[in-house]
Amino acid sequence: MSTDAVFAALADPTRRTVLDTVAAREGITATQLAAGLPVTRQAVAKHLGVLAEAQLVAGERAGRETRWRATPAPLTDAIAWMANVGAAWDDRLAALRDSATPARGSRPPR
Amino acid sequence: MSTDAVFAALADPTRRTVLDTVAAREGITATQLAAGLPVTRQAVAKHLGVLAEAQLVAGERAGRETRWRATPAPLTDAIAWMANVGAAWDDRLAALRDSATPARGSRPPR
DNA sequence: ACAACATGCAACCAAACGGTTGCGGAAAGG
DNA sequence: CCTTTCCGCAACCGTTTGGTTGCATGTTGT
Repeated sequence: MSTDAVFAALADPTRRTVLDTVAAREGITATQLAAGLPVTRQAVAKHLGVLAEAQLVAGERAGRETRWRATPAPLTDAIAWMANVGAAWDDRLAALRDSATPARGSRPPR
Repeated sequence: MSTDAVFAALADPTRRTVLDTVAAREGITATQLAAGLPVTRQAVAKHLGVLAEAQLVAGERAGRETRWRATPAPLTDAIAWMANVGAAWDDRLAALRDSATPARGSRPPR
């Protein structure tokens, strides 16, 4: 829900790798994830916890192991925020361009 | 250049506000930014430093003050990374859907 | 029943982080 | 010339963070 948690979750590179891997290999376990990473299983478990709190992944216990899957829907908000900053920047740029060349060329907006 | 720095820079909410404001008001100074935030000018200066290192903003000294402007081009890489995760997830979803309903409805891809 | 395996929880630790205060120096304005 | 203003640098501080080790619990297979 909160973009705050999403951005915070994506801040760590290891955590991004975890999310990436979970997205690629649905149903993967923490132990399997840790096998391909230079950190311990517990570290991975913590990362998964953070990602889960940001609702970017979800885990389901199946017997003695926990299967994880990606739920990247909250990324939409983060992308929207970034696009907005870019848009604001483009507006500035457009305004600058428009004021620099008020006439000439294509017709002014509106 | 590195998406690492970009994601790290966007992790802090205050820093995101700073970037947002700089994008909206080109040529703003650190002191002006701090006036609209609940932190000191030095804190803002640090945030601008982090954002500058991620190449999301750039400052230019003009007399005794430093004007800041947004350079949000690196956001593209970050957005691309997110889109990729979402795409991988969609692929999984598509594969799941395809395997679940191999026939019927619209023709299968390829 | 028992050994092997996967997980979760808790404590602990060093480093990074966000923030502050204090100070020194350069530009503007009187 | 002197004061004001804006800046950058450095030191310091409490909290968060990424990581570890150790242990207790539940599950699977023989």
